[in-house]
Amino acid sequence: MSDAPFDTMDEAAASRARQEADPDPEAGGIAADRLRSIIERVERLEEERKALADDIKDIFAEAKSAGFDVGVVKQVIRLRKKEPAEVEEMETLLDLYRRALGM
Amino acid sequence: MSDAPFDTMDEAAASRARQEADPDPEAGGIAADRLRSIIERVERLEEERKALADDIKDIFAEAKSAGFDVGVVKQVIRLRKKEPAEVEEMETLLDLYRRALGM
Amino acid sequence: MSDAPFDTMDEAAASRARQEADPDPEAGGIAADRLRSIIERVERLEEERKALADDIKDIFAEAKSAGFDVGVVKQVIRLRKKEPAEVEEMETLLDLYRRALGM
Amino acid sequence: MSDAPFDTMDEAAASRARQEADPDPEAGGIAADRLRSIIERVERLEEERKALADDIKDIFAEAKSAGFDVGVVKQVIRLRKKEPAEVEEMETLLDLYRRALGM
DNA sequence: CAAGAATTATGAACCC
DNA sequence: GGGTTCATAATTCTTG
Repeated sequence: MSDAPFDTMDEAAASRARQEADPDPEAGGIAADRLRSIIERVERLEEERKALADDIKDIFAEAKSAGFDVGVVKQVIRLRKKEPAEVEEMETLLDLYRRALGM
Repeated sequence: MSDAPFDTMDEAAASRARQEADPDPEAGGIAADRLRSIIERVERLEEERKALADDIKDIFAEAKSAGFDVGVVKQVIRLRKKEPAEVEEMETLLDLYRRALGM
Repeated sequence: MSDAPFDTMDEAAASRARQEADPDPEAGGIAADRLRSIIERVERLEEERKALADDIKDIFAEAKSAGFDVGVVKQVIRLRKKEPAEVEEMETLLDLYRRALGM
Repeated sequence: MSDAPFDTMDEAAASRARQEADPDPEAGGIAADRLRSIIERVERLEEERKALADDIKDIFAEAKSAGFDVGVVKQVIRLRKKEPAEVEEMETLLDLYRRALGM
């Protein structure tokens, strides 16, 4: 595959070449370009994810300064993710268990 | 935020709203509309976040089926987030400690 | 267990006896004594676990004040949990991927 | 916490430790014995921690086969860790928010 | 054995 | 700024 076989280079030179000039698309038997593509796409998406996380944080800060209890608001959001029937069922059981324990 | 949102509702509609959601935008002294806005915005952003997480998962699945070791790829990504000098420092220490332990 | 008649038992013991004889001794059809036993045993074990976690934290504090890099020490401990061959394999791959990316 | 962990070892034990793992107690300018002591103590405590975790897991398995909802039992345990007043307060707020949202 | 849930650990954020 | 709680990431374990 390579036009400049590494067996005529010493290791350091080969390494330099790979890094600086020709990132050998199959260096070490690896599909380097494929790997780079994968990593860069993940990094891009992670950045977007982080931006959204920051936005969410801002909203909770707003909630807090509006006087809401952020922990409880988060709990509400968690409940809304579940099926109402499931919530109902869990709350019934929770009541039952607490009663059994005298809580 | 309107203080009298029901002015334009007929009685039946108002009644339904009261029953199903919240008749009183200040029930229990709570700014219900404000709370709802906060929660819905967070939920919207969380959906987007989830979509991105799924995309990332897809990419790792692709990496795996291309023969890459996903754990190691993640490690590479983690390393790329750090300053090169910091990485260097950690690796030097790691070597030192392992040597001290005969590993 | 005890051969002593119920009137010399404390409440817990009486309760236990009640459960063994009658699987449905309490409100809501719940085996309250069984539940209580489960919860109390878990809580006891969790306390012990917490104590151990605190001890570990103390040791890392000691390591830090002795000049060790705690993050790297933890990494060493993680490595020691793995098979040497597995560690070797991962490090080889990591090198390979980093080289492919010019890191 | 002892600053001199070898105080409690006899000479033979200290000597054995040095021999098996690292012959040079100061390899690389590192207090190798100190490091080894730290790591081995942590590993010992982590083993105990794991044993307790397994015990807890067993109890939850028992709870499950006795017909309890393990998730709800865990929730009860979480509630019991909090101050009753705090639980009460949170539940009041939760009710309030849910009502405001018509949940 | 792969997918999903649950636990654990690390890193970030908040309060004191 | 240090310590503690909280969020995210990773590993582990269970289940289909």
